[in-house]
This record gives sequence, C-alpha cells and structure tokens, in this order.
Amino acid sequence: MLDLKFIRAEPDAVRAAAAKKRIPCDVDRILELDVEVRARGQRFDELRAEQKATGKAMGKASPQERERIIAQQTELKAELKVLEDEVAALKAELQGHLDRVPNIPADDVPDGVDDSDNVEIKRVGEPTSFAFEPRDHVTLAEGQGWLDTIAGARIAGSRNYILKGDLSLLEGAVMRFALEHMVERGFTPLSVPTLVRTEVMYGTGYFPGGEDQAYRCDERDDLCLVGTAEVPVTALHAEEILPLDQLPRRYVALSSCYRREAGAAGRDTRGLYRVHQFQKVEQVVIDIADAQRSIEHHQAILQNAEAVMIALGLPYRVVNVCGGDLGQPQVQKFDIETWMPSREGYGETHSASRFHDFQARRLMLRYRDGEGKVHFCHTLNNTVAASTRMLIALLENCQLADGRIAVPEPLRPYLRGRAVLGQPL
RNA sequence: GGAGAGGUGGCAGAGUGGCCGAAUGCGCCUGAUUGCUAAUCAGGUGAGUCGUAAAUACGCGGCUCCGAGGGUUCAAAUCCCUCCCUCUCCGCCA
Repeated sequence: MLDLKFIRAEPDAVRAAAAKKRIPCDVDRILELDVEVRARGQRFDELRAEQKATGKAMGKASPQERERIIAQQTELKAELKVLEDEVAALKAELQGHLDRVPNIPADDVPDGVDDSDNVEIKRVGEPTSFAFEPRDHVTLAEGQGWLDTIAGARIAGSRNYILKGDLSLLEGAVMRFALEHMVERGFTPLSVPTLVRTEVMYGTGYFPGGEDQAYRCDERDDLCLVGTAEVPVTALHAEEILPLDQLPRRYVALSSCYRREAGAAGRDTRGLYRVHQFQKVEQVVIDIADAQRSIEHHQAILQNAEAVMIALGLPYRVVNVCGGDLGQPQVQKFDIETWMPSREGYGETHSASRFHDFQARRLMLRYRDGEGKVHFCHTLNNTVAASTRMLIALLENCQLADGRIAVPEPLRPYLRGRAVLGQPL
C-alpha cells in the first residue's frame, strides 16, 4: 500500500507506475474520494465535538435543562449517524482502490510486458554440456525409483508427487545446506506457521489479487496456506514499533509452500517444475526506511542466493524483472534462473524482491528513529533454495552418463559423505 | 470440544455509565541538587488522523483508538451480543 499523501502529491508518478506494471489504477477516483472523505470527516469531527461538549454539561444540568439538552442531542445523533455511514462507505470504497494501487517501480526496472522482456544482467557458468545424451529429471528420478507422480496424483491430485529414497534425502540435504548457509551469514532461523490468517495474506500484499493462487480453508477457519515463508516471517513484527538498535532484522525460514497454480493448466505439466507443494528456504530482511540501504540489502540477499548456486556448481543467470512481470507490491525484483538441460534454457529458481514500506504499511510494521519519530520499515526477501526446482537443476546438471547423480561437494556432509547417488541405468 | 477467569499506555495495575486517553507504581526523557555514581525533587513521556502553518519542524486545536466488530444510551473502557486471543481445570490427541 502506498501512502495516500504520496498519491495526493504525486498522482502522475502513480499513473506512470501503473502503466509500467500494466496494472489498472483509477488515480482520479482515489483523489476524488480522498477529498470527499476529508471534507465529510471534518464535518463529522465538528459535530462530534459539539456532541461531546454538550454531553459533558449533562451531569451538572438541572432537570429542565436536561430535557432541552437531550432533545438537542437526539437531533445531533441522527445527523452524526448519517454522516458516519457516508464516511464509512466512502472510506471503504477508497480502501478498495488503495488495496490495488501498485508500488512505484525503480527507475532501472526495464519496460516490458512479460517475462520475455526481462533483462539478463549477469551470467555465471556455462550451460552444462554433455558427452552423452542427457536425460531429463523425470526420466532420471523415475529410473532410479525416486519419484512417483502417479501415486502423488492419486493421493493429492495432479501436480503432486512423492519423492522416495535418495531423492528424498537429497531434498533434505539441499534444504539443510541452504538453511545453514544463511545461519552462517548471521540470519536468525525461524520455524513459522504455514497456515495463516487471511489478514496476513493481505498484509504481505498477496491479497487482494492473489486469492486464486492460495489455498484457503473453508468458512470454519479464516486461514490460508502460504505460498512462501515470506508471509509469516514478514508479518512476525506486524503491529510493532521496533527499536532502532534492533534493526536490521535478518531471518531465514524453511517451510512448506503451497500454490494452487490456477490458470497454469497445461503448462509445465511434466515433472517437478510446477507443483502444488514444495519446500523452500526463504530469507527476509526488515530494516529502516532508507532507499539506499534497501538497495544494499537487495544486493546482499541476491548474493546470498548466488553463493548457494556457485557452491553447488550450478550454471545460472540473473535477470532484472521488467515492469509488466513485476507484482503489485515490488519496487524491483531480480530473479535467478538456473540452467535446466531438459528445458534447454534457464528456469526461475529464485526471486529477490524489495518493497520499500509497501508491506510494512499494511502490516503496521514500524520502528522508532533516533529522534523518536515512528516510520514504516522497509522489507525485502529472496529465495535461498526451493526444493523441487533445485532438484530439477541438480538431477539434470549433475547426471552422469550412466544415469547416476554426482553429489556436489557441499551436500555430501548431509548424505553421509556419499559422492554419487543411484544405480547405473 | 466442555467449564471458569481474563484481555486497559513500554511494563505492572486501578477504573463498573458523564468530571477517563485513562489513577498509581516502575521504566524512560529533560531539568535541579550532588566530588562521581546512587538517592532525592520538579516537569515530561502512546499511536493515528484532520485542521492551523511556507513546511512530512516546533507549537496549538479537533477527532479516533482501552483485543476486534456490532448494539443499547442524550452519553460506553465501563452495559448487551458475536468473534479473536490468553490463562486454569476437564476431555481428546501427534
């Protein structure tokens, strides 16, 4: 959410942002409603002041005066009720608009419509070359008896899967490696709820707009399954005013992630690329409202993830996500895309976002500066490792000619020292 | 899930219809005093919003907020209803 005062002062910046992000936004209506709400709000405040002042005289009034006052107050009350309802309706409409106003993208966010317009800014490693015909991750995993998508679908529907044996262990190894990698870098590990109140989905900017992508409980419980630990972790300090000396906060959390993938029917149906449930290690930074500091954090969390990829020897590139592919809340987003031989291309494995105070404003996540003034924090987050897409990259890039998998050195301690997994196929 | 007790400012804790945005204590800030520290004394110390103003500064003024939302009343922290949360006991259970 943007500051209404900012929208009032810089309506053209908001219009430009909406255009760049291809998100509809009726700035004129917002400004109209803003004027109306304030005008009627002022009138309401005046009447209310009158009501209170008169009411206070009541206690000391004589019986005759009381009758007169009550008559006067009854009239006021009716007028106030009408005004109050009007203001409430206007505010609700205004809030409905504000909930959908996009955050302002950074100047160096490229113009573009969709992910095909994202701009590559860095490439590390070369696409893996093989002296043999490489297998895709499904062929490898099924060949080794490590993957059962038929049973997954029978149990939980399409886009669900069962990892077995060493692939299940490899998943654990990657997650554990990623988690410890971040703990070493000073991030505080958290175990968090993945079933959260709907208001938390709203606070982090997933709602309104992302309802189709999230699983919700039925009306008995006002809860949703999160698509990422970003949601509960960013909301950890909601409604708080953090002391300056406790910032920045750096958190890392391993969690299950749930995605409905509505609208993706028919896309990436084979294998583990697009699934309803996976595990992910996520990093979140909360700090003061300073654009430059946020940029530094953004670079830092990007590097934290890149270090994982480099340690695992996986070829990847970094893209600067274009306006049309950016979500409503982000100021800027850098995706890491990892080489996936079966796709003969790079596939998104990480997403590093910075939000300025967009999430913090909704979450009422604030801090007190050196002068005692209260501000909304800045928030950022990035993937460290997402299980299924990481497994695709590992299986396909680290496969040997005989269908076994060479384990990157950093993962071996989590696999009892084994350097190779599987049997010759 | 059943029974009971509660949710008030950074914390503790008063307040059962108007004089309460809220006693008191602790903490914190400023000043006074004091070799230093401690102690003592005086004053101050929530968030938000609207207005005033050259100003997102200081100040001044209004309004909102006593878990959330509704209701009763001329008037609600206080009475009623619903929900959320915490604690105690019982039941169930990984």
